[in-house]
Amino acid sequence: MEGPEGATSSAEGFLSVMALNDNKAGMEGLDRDKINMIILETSKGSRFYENELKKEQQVDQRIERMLQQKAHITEQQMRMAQAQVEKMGADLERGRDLGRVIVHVDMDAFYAAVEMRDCPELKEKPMAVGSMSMLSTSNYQARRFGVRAAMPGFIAKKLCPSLVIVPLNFHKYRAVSVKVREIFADYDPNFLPVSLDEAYLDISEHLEQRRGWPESMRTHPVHTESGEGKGTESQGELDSDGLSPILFEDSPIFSPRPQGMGDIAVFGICAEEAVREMRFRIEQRTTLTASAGIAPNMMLAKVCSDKNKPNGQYRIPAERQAVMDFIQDLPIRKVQGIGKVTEKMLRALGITTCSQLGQKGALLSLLFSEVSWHHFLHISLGLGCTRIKRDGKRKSMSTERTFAEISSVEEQYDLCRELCRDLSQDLQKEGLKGKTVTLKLKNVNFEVKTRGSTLSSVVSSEEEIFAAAKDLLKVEIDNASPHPLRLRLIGVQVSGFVNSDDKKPLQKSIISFLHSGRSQGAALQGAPVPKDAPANRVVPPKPLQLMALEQADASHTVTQDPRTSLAKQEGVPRILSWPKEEGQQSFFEKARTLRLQQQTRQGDPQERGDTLTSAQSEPQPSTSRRPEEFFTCPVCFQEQKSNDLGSFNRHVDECLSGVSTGHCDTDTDGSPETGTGVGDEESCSLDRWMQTKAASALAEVDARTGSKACQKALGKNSIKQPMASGVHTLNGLGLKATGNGNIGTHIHFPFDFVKGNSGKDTNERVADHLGHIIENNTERKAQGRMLGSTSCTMTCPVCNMQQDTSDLALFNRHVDICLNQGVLLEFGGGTVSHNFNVTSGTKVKGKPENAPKPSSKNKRHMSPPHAILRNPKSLAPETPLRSSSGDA
DNA sequence: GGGGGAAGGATTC
DNA sequence: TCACGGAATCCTTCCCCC
Repeated sequence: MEGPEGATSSAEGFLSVMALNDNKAGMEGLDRDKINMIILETSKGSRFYENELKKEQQVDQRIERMLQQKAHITEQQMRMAQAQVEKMGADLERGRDLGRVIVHVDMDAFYAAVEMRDCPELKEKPMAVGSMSMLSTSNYQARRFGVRAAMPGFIAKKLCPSLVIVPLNFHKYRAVSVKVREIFADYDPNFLPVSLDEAYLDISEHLEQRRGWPESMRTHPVHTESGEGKGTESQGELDSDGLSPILFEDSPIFSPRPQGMGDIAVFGICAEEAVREMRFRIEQRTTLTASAGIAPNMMLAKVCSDKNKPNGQYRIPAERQAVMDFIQDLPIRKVQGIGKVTEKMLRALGITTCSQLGQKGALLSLLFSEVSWHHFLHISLGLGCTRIKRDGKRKSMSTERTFAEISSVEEQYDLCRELCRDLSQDLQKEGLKGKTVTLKLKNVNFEVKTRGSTLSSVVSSEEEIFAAAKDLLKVEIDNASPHPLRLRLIGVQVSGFVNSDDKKPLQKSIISFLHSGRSQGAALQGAPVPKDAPANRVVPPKPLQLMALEQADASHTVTQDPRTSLAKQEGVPRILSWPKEEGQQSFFEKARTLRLQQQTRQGDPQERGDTLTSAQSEPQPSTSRRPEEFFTCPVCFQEQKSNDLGSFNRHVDECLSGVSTGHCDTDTDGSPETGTGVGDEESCSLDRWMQTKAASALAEVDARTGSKACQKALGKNSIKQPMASGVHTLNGLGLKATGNGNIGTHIHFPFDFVKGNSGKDTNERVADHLGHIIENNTERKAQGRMLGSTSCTMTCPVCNMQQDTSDLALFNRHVDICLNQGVLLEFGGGTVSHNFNVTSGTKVKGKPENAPKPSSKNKRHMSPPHAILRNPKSLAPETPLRSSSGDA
């Protein structure tokens, strides 16, 4: 097959994607066959080469599919598509804007030029900037050997043994860039920098003003070799002698010298003169040359700047015909956004020039996505952005590192942490926090995987990022087990930044949550706040336990490739084990930190983000309450009529500590040892945690409906498992108020319960409370009403009934129904029956009619009970994960 | 069918 | 002699959920 690039014709079987890309200034007329042969000899057999081969085969398959699709296109479809494309073309034509003067300026061989300027002897030699691994750019002498950017140094050395490779020095390039940008700003204060050496400018306004300028304002002193004529522009700026580094004395286009070459240079008022002046000033100030393109839009300007490179410029007049003439034979690869893959696909359709993109517009509209063919249509008409938008909002920040193979788990974690540290510092420098952490891994075969985790609150600290990244890494390590992960790159990215205005956690603080319970709870539940509710009686919108379920899900769900996700295969969890991490904050340390944050926020209504009245938002004195207040103990759920908050807190403490001593009418016979087993500091798997959450939900419902079983607690078994991060802590406490309209259980928490003066902080209390509820379930277990255990017994964690099915989908459905059933009954003030069993011998499709339909959010968050029941063995999916090298 | 999230790909410098 | 980057963005595809 004739490859898309001529080189493949002689180097049979050589990868087109690996062949020399000579789409760069200074690389015309090279002996591509010879160069490609050298590249092939150097690369063949390497892992990199093998991976490239795989990638190319994928592209070929993609093309094959596309051609098959093309073969099935009917004439009718083509006619319709043609009409559509023509209509759109006409619309675009009507909107064509030729009124702007857009300039794209690109420094010539920037890094190399800076190095040559600073080390003149390099001017005579082929040189490149970078390392033996990778080159960033090369000078024009090196380009004649086929040495170019993005080529590994060792291959470049094969092509040009005398090549001098200079290491990168960004500090220097940045300094030069600053000077150049100062000049850009004189022509367009809102110019758009693309990189250190490139920018787009809209000089329309400048030209307007320039028309009225006297010649003196367009006159610049010329710096000569002896330094004469050095004006303010260049004073102290030049680092070496001479007008120019003479990098491009054989430049095909010699820029017309400005008038009056001598001590001064005078420039005219037109666009070309203005741009020539700009380039002149750049050269004067930095002794480096720039090339520029002038056109009515950014797309064309970019192409133009390459037209007369180096040290040249090119302008397309602002006339439709001139634009169309320029586009006519322009190779598609010259256009920004069309890379080697797109080029190859289009070539397979017989498209190599921009005008052909227009001629085959109908076909393209049938084979490519809307975004793509719209883009192609724009190109074919020579259209592009005419307004330069400087929208500098960063969307992600990442750091990655390539290294010699690392197979040791410890080293991998260490490196991961190091990257998180670096990233955290960078994020904090820019004051950014994001909620999505993505881990990137490249194995020794150059296969790339990315795995992401979206948290429910934004993160920026090393610990927070690492907590998420480590979990993601652990999954991959576990998946590869018993074989080691053989990595050559690890990267960490944070994205999903929030605006500076709402950088606060996505979830509410416990204080605001409790405050808002009264005002928001009703709205969330779709039910009015009881009229007789005391002013400060807080009615959370839903039970903490169920929110804990949601939160645990939201924060711990580690997403897998949906295409390989085993979630679609029944019985497979998408949850992770939860390793204890050395040096990480304990649950209660995190909780204490959280409390401090909450207390800080307390006085700030903005931070609370709720709709409290000013009276409600007033922080309540911690040791007193109004006479009409009464509290309900969150442990025994009995109203306490004490006037004294201290007494109330003592009651709660007693309730909490007395659960094993008969306080709160509890039974003391339960066995802590057979409980949920979360009291130790050992690693705690997430599914186990989920179980405790599910158990909490159950216990809570029971508590409200007066079940005696719920009055049981086992003092030692409170929740004390380590948390992986602050996010987990927050979520573990389930403190997010979400819009679940299903839940109506009321837990009465006086403000001072959370502020506490009984020696426990808020989170300890709540955690203890949850632990208490969990423990209640332990007793159930002891009573023979078996709760689903880690052994994946098919016992509903809500109703505790053994489900007589092995169908996990069915079983999960049951759990959903069960959860909602309880909620519904509770909401209606009835009692909960745990006796229905939708799975016993009867396959029930869908939910019962009386079951409330969960909102999408709720439904998603309801998933943990499903996860609980899936086979822990399946934690390591057997299905291979998709990699970029592609087995999708 | 559409929206949104996740993972991977393409592209650029 | 061994040896193929780092960062950012947008697009595509797939899946889940409504």
